[in-house]
Amino acid sequence: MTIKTPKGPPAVQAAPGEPLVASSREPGRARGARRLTLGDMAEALQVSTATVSLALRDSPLVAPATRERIKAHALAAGYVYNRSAAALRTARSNMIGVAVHDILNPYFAEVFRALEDELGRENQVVLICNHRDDVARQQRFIDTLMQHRVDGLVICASVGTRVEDINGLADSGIPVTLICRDVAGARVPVVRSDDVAGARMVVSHLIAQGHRQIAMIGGRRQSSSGHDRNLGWKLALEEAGIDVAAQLDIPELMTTADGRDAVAQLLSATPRPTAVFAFNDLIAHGLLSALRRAGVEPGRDIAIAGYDDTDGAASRTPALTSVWNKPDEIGRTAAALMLRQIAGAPVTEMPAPILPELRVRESTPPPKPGGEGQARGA
Amino acid sequence: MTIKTPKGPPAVQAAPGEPLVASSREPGRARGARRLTLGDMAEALQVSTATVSLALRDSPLVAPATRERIKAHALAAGYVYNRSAAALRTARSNMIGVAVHDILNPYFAEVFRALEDELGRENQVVLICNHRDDVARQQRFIDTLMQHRVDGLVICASVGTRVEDINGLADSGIPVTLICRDVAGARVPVVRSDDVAGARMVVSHLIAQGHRQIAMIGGRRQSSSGHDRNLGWKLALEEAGIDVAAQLDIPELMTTADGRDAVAQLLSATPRPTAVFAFNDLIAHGLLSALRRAGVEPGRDIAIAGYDDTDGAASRTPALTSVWNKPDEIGRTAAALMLRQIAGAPVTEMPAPILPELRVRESTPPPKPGGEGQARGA
DNA sequence: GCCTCTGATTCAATCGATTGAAGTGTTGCC
DNA sequence: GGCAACACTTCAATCGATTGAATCAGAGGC
Repeated sequence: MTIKTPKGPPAVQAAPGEPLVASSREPGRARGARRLTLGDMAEALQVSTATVSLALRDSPLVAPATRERIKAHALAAGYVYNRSAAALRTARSNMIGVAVHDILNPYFAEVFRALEDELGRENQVVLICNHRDDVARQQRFIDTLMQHRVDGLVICASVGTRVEDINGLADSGIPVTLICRDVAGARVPVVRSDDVAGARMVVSHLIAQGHRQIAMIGGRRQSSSGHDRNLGWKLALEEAGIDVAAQLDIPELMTTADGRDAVAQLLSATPRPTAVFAFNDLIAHGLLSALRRAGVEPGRDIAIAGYDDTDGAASRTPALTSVWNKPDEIGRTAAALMLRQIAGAPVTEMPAPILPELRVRESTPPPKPGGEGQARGA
Repeated sequence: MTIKTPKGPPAVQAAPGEPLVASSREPGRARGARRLTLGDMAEALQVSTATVSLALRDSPLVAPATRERIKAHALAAGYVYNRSAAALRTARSNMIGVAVHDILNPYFAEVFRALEDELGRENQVVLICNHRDDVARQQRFIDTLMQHRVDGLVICASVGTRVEDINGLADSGIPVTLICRDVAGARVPVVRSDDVAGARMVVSHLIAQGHRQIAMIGGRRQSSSGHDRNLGWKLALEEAGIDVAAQLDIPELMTTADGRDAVAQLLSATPRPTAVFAFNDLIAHGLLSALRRAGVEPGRDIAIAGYDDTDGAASRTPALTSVWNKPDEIGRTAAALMLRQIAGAPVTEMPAPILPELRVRESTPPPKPGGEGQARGA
């Protein structure tokens, strides 16, 4: 069993949940040869463990000749550095935990790649978790990471994450950086793009094309990205004097399958929208295929815009208009913030939201002359 | 700097690459309050650290009343178990490393999810690495994991991985399981599906539909999956008495973009293939969109089959015929094998390859009567 | 009264690397 | 010759949890 987390405070407490290990005679080293230690090498080379330790880390304290001798020996003997031991002593694990809701989403894969590249450069290993927007799963993962004494946490917070939990983590001394989604009131840096602006760009583009019935499909409105893109959509509509309440607005959807399933609802709406702003590209892809199957040709009979500009967007038929929100920049920035915090510099100023870019392609033509939905004014 | 790995043997040696830590007065605990230890709690409760340790792990050696008292205190005080310390003592880290070439591929995401679910149940944390088919990247990752003393490695070996490296790892005592791709001569279990059979199924289906010009597009022929699917394609053709040498065969491609780019070559081939067997769904998706753009309607003018049956396959237009190779089963099986090895049971018998399933959909109709490529016999 | 047994608890060594302080030996300078 | 400075090297304590062996209290048997 695992000690249950208490009701209130940051639930980072935890106890080892495993059953007692089937005891082996000598502690550790269950199977396979005993591993070489610093001490073994010190003995073999007739120096102290201190010297070996320092030499392997290129300390200027050891004479170059000694250092080379030691390194050569380590290499030849197949020495493998033991980070558990080092971590115990230094209280640095060189591990960073990353929690997102869906690594299957190419957008996160992109963020993750950038993070990994930057952090890998500093010898940090990255642990990923797919929390699937489940707070309990997310918490379990964070608990485990805390037990492993990770050096920092990068979190795209699950819907429903309490701000006290995030702040509690930060207060306990571990560097935390939020990405993609904000958690209102959190006292940690947040790296995200400006979703309001991005949504506004794309919806304004649809309006400029002449559309007046513009549906928004998808997005968890409890998450900051869902909320903000929805807000941007509303702002753009209002700005153009279009009645927001008269627009189709379907929340909560997230995946390609969801997009597919939403088509029935979309086509039966009256007045039928002439344009759709999808929360993300996955949903847009789902819409594209299901619409075509329903005999409504996207990019001709109806305009569809996505968000994220993931890999497949440009190559679809029709090529998908989307908003590129610079996942690599988010990953790189988050990594840099992380490293700075780990180095001991508290990050106080919040990084500015990254401004996304609209990429107009074929999927968002002007409304079909004489199409439905035209009749109705604002 | 990092000690360079030697020419020959398994390059798992390594030394700490980081610069010396900017020394803080008290070792460890850079920032934030000192964390509670077993000792602290022992003192507070007037018991020994041994009792606390045993109590938290539900040992029958401690009296139930004592155990509850200790657990309650741990919870209230916010104790966080230190796995570095435990790992040092027990030589068990409760971490498993997973290396694949592309987590972006939904197929691997599926495998990974299954792995994570199964291993998470045993309190194992999963570390992933995207080696991008780069042997050096893969090796760097493995080195780091060895330093962290992971309990096991699950590897989809990068193209170019040497069998000695894999066997060297295994010999050094760490449980290793290969997935998806075989490495000839490796003395470790391999969990994979039967790619020869899968390819054969789908190509035989195309032949049964009446096709005689069946191209194969994509797959790294140096990897076992690329090699085997290519072999299955050839076998099916030979079986039907079709001249393999007369078929278009484009190796090395892997991504959607690659598929898109291959269309020019595909359409200019003479005789032009009436059917295509794509190495994976990503390539098939690329083909689908680029073909339609070129005015050749897939599922009518040309038959396209994919492989992996990933999420998007069924929902494309036309719905993609594909081979489902059971990623979740691969993940679950690999996890089980891993746990068995970790528990000390050496796995000697090789698991049987998993038999994939053909899923026929709209994208593979019979050849168009009177179409090109018909003229030419075997 | 003495001994054994059992159940609960504690002792103390251990895992392997790190690092402040202390200890060498050599060189250089006055 | 004396002494400081310097360049290396070593000593030894330490990080925090685990666990085989030892201890201890109380019950029970003869």
